[in-house]
Amino acid sequence: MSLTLATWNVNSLKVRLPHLLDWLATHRVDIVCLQETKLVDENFPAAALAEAGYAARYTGQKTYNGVALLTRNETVAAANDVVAALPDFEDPQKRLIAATIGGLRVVCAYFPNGQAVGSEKYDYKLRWIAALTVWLRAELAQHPQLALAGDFNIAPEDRDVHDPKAWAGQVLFSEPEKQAFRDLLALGLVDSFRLFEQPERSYTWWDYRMQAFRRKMGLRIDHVLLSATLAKHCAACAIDVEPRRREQPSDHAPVIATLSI
DNA sequence: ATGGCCCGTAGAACGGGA
Repeated sequence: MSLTLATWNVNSLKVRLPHLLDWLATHRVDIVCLQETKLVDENFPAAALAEAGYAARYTGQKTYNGVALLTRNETVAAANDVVAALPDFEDPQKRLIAATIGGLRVVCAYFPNGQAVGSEKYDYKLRWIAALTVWLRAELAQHPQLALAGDFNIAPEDRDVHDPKAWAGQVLFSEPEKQAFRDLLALGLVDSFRLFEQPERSYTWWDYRMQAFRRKMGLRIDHVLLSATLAKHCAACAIDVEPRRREQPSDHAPVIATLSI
């Protein structure tokens, strides 16, 4: 059977809930990883999503961050063994939620932005990713079928950046960040998007300013990485730019991977 | 040539995003 797994940074689930509900109704994605919900758990729209046929597991905070895992009740098992933070990493920021869905371990992550190379937040970003990498090594040992999906805030290669010369050395595209991404791949993870032929200038984020979307000035910073075992069953991966065309869009587009399992 | 937005918390700007 075919199973779809998506990641989408919604940049406020309160504002984007109508978009998300429309998108779920038309795409019927089985598993959805959300980032930047910006909602405390009491305000999470669990009822509206249940009405739409999705169960939700989530961890959020006021104003910033917040992640969620949605599972389509008709097609996939409920989420079990939920982990709502990185173990062994003291962090008040709600950036990670993981669960087992059927035989699949799904990790939904909102990597820190890093603000500027050399800043305190940049240092935090690298430390956060290092802790994630350590934890994932153990997760992969336990769960051969694992997906790491989310907003990585890293464009891994030149072709993931509209103007790599201008972005060289900048946050989201600095060498230490790209190295951290490669360290994740070295765990045995595969960038599902690059398993397939893709259009030129494929991006997942465009600045709200400067008509960046219309001018195709974006970055590919949202990713679905798959364990080697799972990557063998990946039949497709695509960025859905349609939600970015709507009124009042998120600045990120969703990425959808299709698994034949 | 430069920089032009959006969201949440406010209850006016400002921090943060990327």
